[in-house]
Amino acid sequence: MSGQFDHKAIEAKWQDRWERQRVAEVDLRHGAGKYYMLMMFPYPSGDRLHVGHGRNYILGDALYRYLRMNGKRALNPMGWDAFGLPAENAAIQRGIHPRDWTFDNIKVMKQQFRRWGILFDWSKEIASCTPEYYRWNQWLFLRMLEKGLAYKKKAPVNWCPSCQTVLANEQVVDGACERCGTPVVQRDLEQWFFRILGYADRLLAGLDGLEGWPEKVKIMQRNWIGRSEGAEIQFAVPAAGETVTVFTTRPDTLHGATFMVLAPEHPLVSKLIAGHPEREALEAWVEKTRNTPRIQREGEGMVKEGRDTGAVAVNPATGEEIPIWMANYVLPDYGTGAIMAVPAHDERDLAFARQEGLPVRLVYHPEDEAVDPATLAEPILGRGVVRNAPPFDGEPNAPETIRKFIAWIEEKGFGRARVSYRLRDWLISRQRYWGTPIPVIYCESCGIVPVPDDQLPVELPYDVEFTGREGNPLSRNKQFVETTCPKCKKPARRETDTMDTFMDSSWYYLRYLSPRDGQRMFDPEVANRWAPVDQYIGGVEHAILHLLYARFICRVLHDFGMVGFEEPFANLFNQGMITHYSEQSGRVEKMSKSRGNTVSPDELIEAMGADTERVYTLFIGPPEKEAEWSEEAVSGAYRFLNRLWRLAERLHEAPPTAPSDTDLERERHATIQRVTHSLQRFSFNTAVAALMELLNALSRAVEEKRASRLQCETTFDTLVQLLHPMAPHVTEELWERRGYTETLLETSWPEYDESKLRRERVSLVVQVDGKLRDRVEVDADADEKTVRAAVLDSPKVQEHLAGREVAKAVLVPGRLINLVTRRSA
RNA sequence: GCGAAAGUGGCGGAACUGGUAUACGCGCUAGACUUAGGAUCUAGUCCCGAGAGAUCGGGUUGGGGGUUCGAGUCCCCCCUUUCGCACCA
Repeated sequence: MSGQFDHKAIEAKWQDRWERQRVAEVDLRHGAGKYYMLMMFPYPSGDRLHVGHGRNYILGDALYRYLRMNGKRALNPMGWDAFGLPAENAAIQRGIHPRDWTFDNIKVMKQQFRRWGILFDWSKEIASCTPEYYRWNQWLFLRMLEKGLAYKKKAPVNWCPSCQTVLANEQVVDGACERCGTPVVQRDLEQWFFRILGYADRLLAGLDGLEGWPEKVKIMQRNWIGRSEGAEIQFAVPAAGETVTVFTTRPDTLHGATFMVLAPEHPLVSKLIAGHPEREALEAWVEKTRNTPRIQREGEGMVKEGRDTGAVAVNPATGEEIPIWMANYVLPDYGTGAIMAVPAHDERDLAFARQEGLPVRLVYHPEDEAVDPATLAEPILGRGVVRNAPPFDGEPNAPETIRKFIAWIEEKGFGRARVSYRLRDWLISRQRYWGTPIPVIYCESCGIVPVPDDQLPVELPYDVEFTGREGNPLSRNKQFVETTCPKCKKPARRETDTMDTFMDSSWYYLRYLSPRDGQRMFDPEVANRWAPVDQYIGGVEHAILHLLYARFICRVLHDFGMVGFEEPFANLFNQGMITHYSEQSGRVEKMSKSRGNTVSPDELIEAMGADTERVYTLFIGPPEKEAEWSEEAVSGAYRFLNRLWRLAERLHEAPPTAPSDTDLERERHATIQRVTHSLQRFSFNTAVAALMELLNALSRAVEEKRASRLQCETTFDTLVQLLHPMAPHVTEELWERRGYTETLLETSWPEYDESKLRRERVSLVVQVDGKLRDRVEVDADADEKTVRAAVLDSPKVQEHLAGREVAKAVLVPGRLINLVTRRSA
């Protein structure tokens, strides 16, 4: 065991000290100035792999320690996103109560964080499954209900007829129940929604100001919101005495609408097919299509299928009667659930028209080519000029024409301009036990009655039965369900739906700031001082749902006057996954138990220490990219730390005086600069590389006795300081052994001196016609004349200039000179 | 299909605003110390060619073209991979 440091003893010592002294604890009431707040809200899954290799926590901790050493007031809180489906599954499968399961897991995960040496401010710890937390979910829900931001409507859910329960999308595998294999059907249930659509434009506009967010995430959110401008147009259905409204982004193609297609869910469908001779067959088809799970219906490679309703509508532009069809490719909850089909100018409509033998009519005609609508193979998109649409004949296929058409449609009273979104309102109801109970009561005489604020929280009963069948366990708990109406005091029934856990994670960053406040959700004054969050570190998997919901709730709180900002997270960093080779598949994949390609952090920490794991995790590659774990490569980090440790014991070998310390001193300053810049750019891998280089240079200096002992010691101390965010345990130990009494975390980040970075003489690269030919030693600030003179003396340059003369010279001071030649006259 | 990112040694990767491509690490090779080592240390390691040798010449950042004194970096075309969305009218 020679030459290796005792990482276990050192880790135990410092982890204990950090915990005892509660070094991460922050007083939130304190002072003014710039604050930094980092964020984490992991789901305690009981599967260690959920903590994974802790790349995000290690990144966060390194950043936190760096900020602390820079004298920044930083808060690094930790809480638990504790509600969720896996806890309930564990209860069903293993008979453990979700609450016990969750708190057991939290204990294990806390232990893991300790082993990594991560400093969290545990005085701010929260868990979303506690009544102290979720009562504010309920409180906010009631405020949103008052403002009409929460509402109830029917919506389809995945229903397993055998288990008699609602399934989440993940529980539906190939259209069947994950547990019993029974085909899943769609069922309409009354569900609670948040009106996020009303905020769509603000959420969209806000993205432009989020400079600290990855472009990728912003694009994903923009696509998810999916705003499109167009028009809604009314088509009369004379036989039924009704009108059908369609939404289209291409109202300019109205003249080419040769049929209409309704979603099978469209409210008019049953009326339209009522008189049809094959009514029963049509109804069966509608039923079948509606029961296809949404994931499947919208899934890849879905074949278009449709039926003629037999009814007709009138195209308002042409006055022609066009058939009304219904088809699976029209979605019930986008636009109006009905479209005008323009096969000549829409790929999907053309495919359907060809399949069903429906007519095609062109609005836009390509100018230099004759097109026969009967044989048109591809829709005409973005080209051609209008023909056969009298008011606009000759107009080009361009946005300007669309605007003219909309104005015309409005003038004629056919319809009006409209914006449509891909985003749907946020469905927050879950028919499950392990979540925040939705605080409303159903009364036979008063209807839906909100639970009064003074009766909050509506607590989740502990005593429930988990069968995995017959719906929500909550609804079978009589004590919970049976209550009295707050208004009329008559017997009433509680809502048994619970809230989506994204509600919990939409405002937890504010609760960190008032974790024990029993009077209010959070303290607005503290919130406005500490929030928005300065740096959020998390995986891309939250790019749309969580991060969009949190932005929405932040705006709601803003509109309620509770916070002064609309964006909750100023800077967002997405770390990449850690992957590993899997024996099972023979490929490199994301680590997971089922793939059998996991590497246990505990084993590694046992063998080589937490600092090794941390340094390797940071060194493995750019943190935003995914990285493949390599057992072999870890030893590089281990060797590095051991070499550092041994160097401490050899520092005294450096001579008391040396001819010149400038080289080592320059390296020291250069490294401070490089590491500082690297950390600011989240480039931890290059920071570690720079520190390895400094260690190499220092080892050599000591070995060869090229620098004074004082300079070597100073350099060593700087190295240890700069390395502290990455390898906190060893560095604290080395620092203490160097005789310092204040801890590294209390020291201030080393500063570099610009003037110390400069060299007097530099080795200048000499190029002839852009090719490297030689190097010359010159004064750093030498002018072109001097350099040119020095360069022309070089035999190598002479050789390459043979028969040529210098036409021009380009000097980049301190770096290179390029001689451009031409043939001698 | 649409959108985005990325292609650099045997491998992970470095190169901030165009200026010595391959830093740092892994692996590999040789040697040292060892009873032994998968411990540690030293030297070497992009490719091709010449040379006993230090060295010298040529080539190289997915492919092709362009701008520039100079391109991994900027512009255009193509190829490949990964990710996101995917009948959103």
